[in-house]
Amino acid sequence: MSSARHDRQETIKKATQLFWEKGFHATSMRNLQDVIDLRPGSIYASFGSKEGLFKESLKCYTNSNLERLAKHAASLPPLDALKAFITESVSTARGNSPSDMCMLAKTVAELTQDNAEPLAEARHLLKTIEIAFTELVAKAQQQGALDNDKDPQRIASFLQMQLMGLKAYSRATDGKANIEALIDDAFAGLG
Amino acid sequence: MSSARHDRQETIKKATQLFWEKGFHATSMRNLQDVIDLRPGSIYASFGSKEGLFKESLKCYTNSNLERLAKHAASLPPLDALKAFITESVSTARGNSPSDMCMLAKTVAELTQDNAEPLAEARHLLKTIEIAFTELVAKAQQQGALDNDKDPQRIASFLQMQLMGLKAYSRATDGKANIEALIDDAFAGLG
DNA sequence: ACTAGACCTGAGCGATAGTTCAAGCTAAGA
DNA sequence: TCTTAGCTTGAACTATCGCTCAGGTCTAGT
Repeated sequence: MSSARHDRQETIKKATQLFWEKGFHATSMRNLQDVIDLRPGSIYASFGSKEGLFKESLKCYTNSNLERLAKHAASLPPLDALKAFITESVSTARGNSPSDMCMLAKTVAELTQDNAEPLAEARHLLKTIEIAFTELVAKAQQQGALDNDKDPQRIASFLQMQLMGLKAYSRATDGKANIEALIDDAFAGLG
Repeated sequence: MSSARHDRQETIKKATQLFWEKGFHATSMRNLQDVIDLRPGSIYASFGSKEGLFKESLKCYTNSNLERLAKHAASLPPLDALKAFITESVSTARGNSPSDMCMLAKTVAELTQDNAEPLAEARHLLKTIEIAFTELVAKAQQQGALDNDKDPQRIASFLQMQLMGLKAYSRATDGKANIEALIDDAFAGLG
């Protein structure tokens, strides 16, 4: 078993690039067939539906983000790791990513209850990332790098909100804005 | 001339509700025909294309936002007007709007160069709103309610970014988050 | 080398997308 | 009252949508 002639993870990665760029509705199965070089029968055997493949793409996107965050956290103090992650997500990725937007935020913005499953999945994955933020914030507080009297969960949700705003603003201004200054302003409130 | 049997503004308003809720791609011309009660021929005679009607909807959405902002600015000090506008946009509107998202941010997130015209229009209209923010910030500085040494343009873009982030986060958490606390945190940095 | 079974292909399904247009209808001017 | 210009209608066009399935292809086990 599992004698698939294609690499499932590689397939999902390619699909992720396309979904991330064009969004769920604007990406057609024909587009996907071309990019992942697989005919409809194979795709439906592996993933069940367009929604199924899309949900796998959301997970793939989230995992690679969590890995990036963990990488920074391994070599930097928690607060610096967070800022490095956010800077990388917003500023460095400009033009080198399929979209300036966060794929999860883009999905939550695009989908309605007509696609309840991927919408719920995207919301859940955003929460996953926020929990990772919370852990780093709590660690920063333990190390005295951050005020101890604020709820780490509240700070993490604030950071998540900033990240969504920064990426959306970045996309809205299409490179014409000083994003680095905005990131500094966003972190200024934390002390 | 202009003996149209339908009220153009009323038509655009209805289309705006639908586009705002479902986004550009997920809204079909059939959906629009039902909601605005007009057959395809009339719609195409009036607006040229789906993109044309969508662009009018974006303008309609923007105008009603600018009017709301002006209303607050008429009865409140500039800084309070800004906070009242943002609170109303994010918090009060929850569940009473077609979508928790900002329609312009949603559009910028969804569209690519495949729909260059409405994408450019949405970006331009966001800039329009930001300019209105800038004017209020400058007024607040003149009245001494805000630090004078910061660039009002920079503060306005920060506010725009916050607003996009707050709405996106609001939609992502679907009412489970304490948005009011986040709004307070967002304004805390301004002093 | 042969068989068995999982994998993959691609033509094509019904549905629906955005759009067009010939014909009907309606209201204002003479 | 009749004309006329323009608004409205809705059937229908082509293209494409997500998806299915019968049949061919490949690989692993014997």
